[in-house]
Amino acid sequence: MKTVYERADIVPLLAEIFRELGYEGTSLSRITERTGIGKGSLYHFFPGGKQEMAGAVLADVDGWFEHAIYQPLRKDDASEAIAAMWTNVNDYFRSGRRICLVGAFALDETRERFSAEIGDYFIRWIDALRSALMRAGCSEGEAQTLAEEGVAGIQGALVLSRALDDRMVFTRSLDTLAKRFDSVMR
Amino acid sequence: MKTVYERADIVPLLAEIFRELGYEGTSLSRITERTGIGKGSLYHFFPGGKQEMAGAVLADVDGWFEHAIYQPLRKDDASEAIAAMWTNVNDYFRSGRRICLVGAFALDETRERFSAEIGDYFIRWIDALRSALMRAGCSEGEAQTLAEEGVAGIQGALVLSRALDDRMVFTRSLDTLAKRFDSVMR
DNA sequence: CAATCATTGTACCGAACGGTACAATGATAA
DNA sequence: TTATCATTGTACCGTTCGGTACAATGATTG
Repeated sequence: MKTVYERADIVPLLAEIFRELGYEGTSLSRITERTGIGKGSLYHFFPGGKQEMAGAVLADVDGWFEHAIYQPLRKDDASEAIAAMWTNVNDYFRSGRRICLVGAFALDETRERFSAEIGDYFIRWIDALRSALMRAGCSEGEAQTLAEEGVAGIQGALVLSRALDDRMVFTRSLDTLAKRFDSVMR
Repeated sequence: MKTVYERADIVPLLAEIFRELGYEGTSLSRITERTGIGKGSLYHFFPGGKQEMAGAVLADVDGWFEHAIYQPLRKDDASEAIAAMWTNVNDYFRSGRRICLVGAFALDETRERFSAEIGDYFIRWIDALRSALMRAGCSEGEAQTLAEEGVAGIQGALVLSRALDDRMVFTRSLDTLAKRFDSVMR
């Protein structure tokens, strides 16, 4: 018996493993152990090895945020897009039980491998959020500060809620951030 | 020729390596390579191996924060202690070029090894900060929310400034947080 | 049917991993 | 000076690492 995969099916599985174990902590044997996918398949779809696997995961994550978060922030009604961001982010990160792979990669030397992708992800998030805030009436400076505060606040909430093993901390932090945004936008 | 170390001298060196490489990324060979300390010495001072080394580093970090941040927040003048916190944190994290080891450990499976230490570090930080805020006139609920926001904001600012490779982001984030604290405390 | 070819499982590689054993070293104190 | 003992350098252990080679598999196509 032989299970056949597609590259698109493997990437989300890899994503979850990289999220939990980090780049260095993720070994090929643990990938096989958790997914049942052997080295033959992995190196068939990702000839570049572990680095290409992580790169594919980052691209997949980036694509999701671009579609679900950044584009609405840039194009849709500002206050609706911002409100949708809070709920979508809370769902995506599973109320803090799931971490942000890009943020985690930024913290250790893994950053050196993917500095361009990591920088891009956050720059575009902040830019899109600032765009929405300005359309909602903020000045450019005010919007930039608030956008940075929002994105950093989300990342910090992930760290904190995981450290305290308390998902309420994450949801509560998002709520506090949302209220602050509301108060500035009106 | 033979160099002689003391345990207290080794811990800060280990701290810097764990910070940069993470727990899984830190190998004994890289410790030796960077510090010149051989396995003989390392296992003499830390018979428990890598786990004991990281544990000693966490205890050292915790001790520094307890002395330099938490105790002033609990005992000294509230607004002075909070003001000192911003500057001390900015110095300690070298304007964002240095990361928070405890926060980084919280993000991946390393958390499982040190969940007690990690939880303690953040709980005590938040409690001390809330104590100062209440002495400065905040209600308990307001103080708790603001304390969580402050600690999470610092962690998020570390992630963001490293991701963007921009130390100004860290300093600016701390400044924004400080202003928010000031506005609530008066 | 036969041929093709993407996909997979398995065996294997050298290097690096965390950890152990122990003799050489050298400062200290009797 | 000699004995002691904390400390260190080195050689070595079995295991796991990321990665490669390649034959077996099996669906697709002619």
